[in-house]
Amino acid sequence: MKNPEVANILAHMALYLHMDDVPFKPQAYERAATAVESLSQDVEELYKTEGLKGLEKIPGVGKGIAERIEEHLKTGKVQDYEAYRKKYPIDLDELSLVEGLGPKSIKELYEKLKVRDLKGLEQAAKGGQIRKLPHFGEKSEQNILQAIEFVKRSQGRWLLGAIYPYVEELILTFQHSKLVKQAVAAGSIRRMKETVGDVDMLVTTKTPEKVIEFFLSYVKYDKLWGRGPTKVSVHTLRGFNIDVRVLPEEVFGAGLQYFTGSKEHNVKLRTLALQKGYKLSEYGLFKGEKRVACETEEEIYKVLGMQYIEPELREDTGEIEAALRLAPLAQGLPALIPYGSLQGDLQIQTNWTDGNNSIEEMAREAKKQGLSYIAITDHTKDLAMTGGSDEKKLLRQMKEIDRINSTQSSDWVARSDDRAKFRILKGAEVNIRKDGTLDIEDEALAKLDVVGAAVHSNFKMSKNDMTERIMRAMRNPHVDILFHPTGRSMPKRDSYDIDIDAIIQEAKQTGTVLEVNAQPRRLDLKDIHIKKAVEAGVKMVINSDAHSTEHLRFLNFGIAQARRGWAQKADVVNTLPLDKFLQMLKDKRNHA
DNA sequence: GCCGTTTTCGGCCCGACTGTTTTCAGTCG
Repeated sequence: MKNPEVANILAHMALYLHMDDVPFKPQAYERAATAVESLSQDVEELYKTEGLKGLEKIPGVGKGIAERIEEHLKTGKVQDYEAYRKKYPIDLDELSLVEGLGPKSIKELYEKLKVRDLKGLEQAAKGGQIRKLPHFGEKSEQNILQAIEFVKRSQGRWLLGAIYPYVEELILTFQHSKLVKQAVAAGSIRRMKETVGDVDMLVTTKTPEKVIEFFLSYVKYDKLWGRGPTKVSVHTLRGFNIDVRVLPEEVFGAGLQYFTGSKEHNVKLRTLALQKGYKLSEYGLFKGEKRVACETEEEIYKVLGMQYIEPELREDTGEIEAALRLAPLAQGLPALIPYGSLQGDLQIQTNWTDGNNSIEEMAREAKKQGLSYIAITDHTKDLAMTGGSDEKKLLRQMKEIDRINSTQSSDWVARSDDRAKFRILKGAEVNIRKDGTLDIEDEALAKLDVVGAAVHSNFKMSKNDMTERIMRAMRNPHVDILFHPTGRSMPKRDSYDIDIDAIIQEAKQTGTVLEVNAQPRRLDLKDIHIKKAVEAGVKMVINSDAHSTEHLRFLNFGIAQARRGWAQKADVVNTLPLDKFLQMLKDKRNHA
């Protein structure tokens, strides 16, 4: 899968062109980069089967960019790109992570201060050199230092969403090799943590040596950390480490339990085992010398006298006590919201604003993935760069949605079962202004089925002001959902400062639904917030925030996040069928 | 460099905010 590296080159090209003040081309490259990045199909496959014409089918990729992708696939290099790399020998990956630093500043810092990477940037800032540059000052220097700190905190971690497709591919490759009986990713990937440090693969096989050999021939790596008869560890060209461990089949459950973690969960579990007269290790649960459980995780938890604990919960945040039914968690673990249980998706952008696909394309794909309704929620007018809708454009879009809803019967929803009655809802992602008012008139909002409100600017407000601002928007009776409530965007931007408890209380008061945004960069609410919302009885909705058909698959990451927050099906309103979902929204509007 | 119910050339890229300034460039959504 070469999509990430191709997308990376295109994104870098966009930055270089920005640096040289080339008009229009940067946007073109940016658009192509996002399209390639979110493509589920492998560009290399696409090129092999359909050639240049296939590449040009990617939205935003025309002749010029297609030829550069071809050049990369054929030779591993792109001449234009190499020329720029020579002209600006800087670490764009690092520097572009710094919030507030754009291509022009990066260029200036390189040319005046020879800043090439994060380390150089930090030195220049700490040495007080940056404030001396024109258009920079003391404040800019401080902001840069702050942004560097945030980048540093997230370094060495990878977004689950970025690594997951690769891991799935690796597992399939193992399975197709016929060399392994089982292949599973353990560790933080299995726990579906929002970021992961490395990949822990566990396999069972009769031929460990062969499996390790096979793995090394398949994976592209630049460092072999170690290789033994049952374990191999490499640093891949993608930048993360993969460990592959071969486990004897009869202790697979114990190994899986051990390597899934978290460390905190395991420490407590082992202590518990000791108290009960057992010993727990990666080789099994022992009573004296006798191995009493090891083949499956289920039996280990069972012998310890507890409910089975789903991997997403294993963080030692009360799950062990609950599994033991200890007070105050005597009711035991919650039945987590199952994967695949969503019926709708209430945040979808289209090519009416900054999305890649048409309303109809998004709807068709959503239906294909088993959903029965979606809401189209394009940006509104304050987000001018996206071509955000004003009241007039919203009306036009509503008409178009009516048209598609009424014409779809004969064509793509011809099946007779209930699931086939696919429905596109009219919505918007309205902007919450600095003062908490919205950028669309109430009269227009009243005509929409679903109104999501979100903060997109003025992130640096005081906690109090930001909380007040958002709560004011929530009090608008037309606002159904608060989109991405904390506003973070990993790895670049931290949440803005808000009082999440106050927001949850306000949601309870007003009946506003809180979003669990499933974009791998956002995953917002966070798991700990979800848990609070669950405890407060506040309803949530899991949305893909899809900007292209490929993004609809993000919903699973949102479900994982909800599961990590102990949410059950009843806590998430888009598990409801359409009529019940709409009724719920109506209740809020009437209630307010 | 891409795109097309303004269609093969000529648009596309607006507006608020920040930090630097005193009229503006850069960044972000």
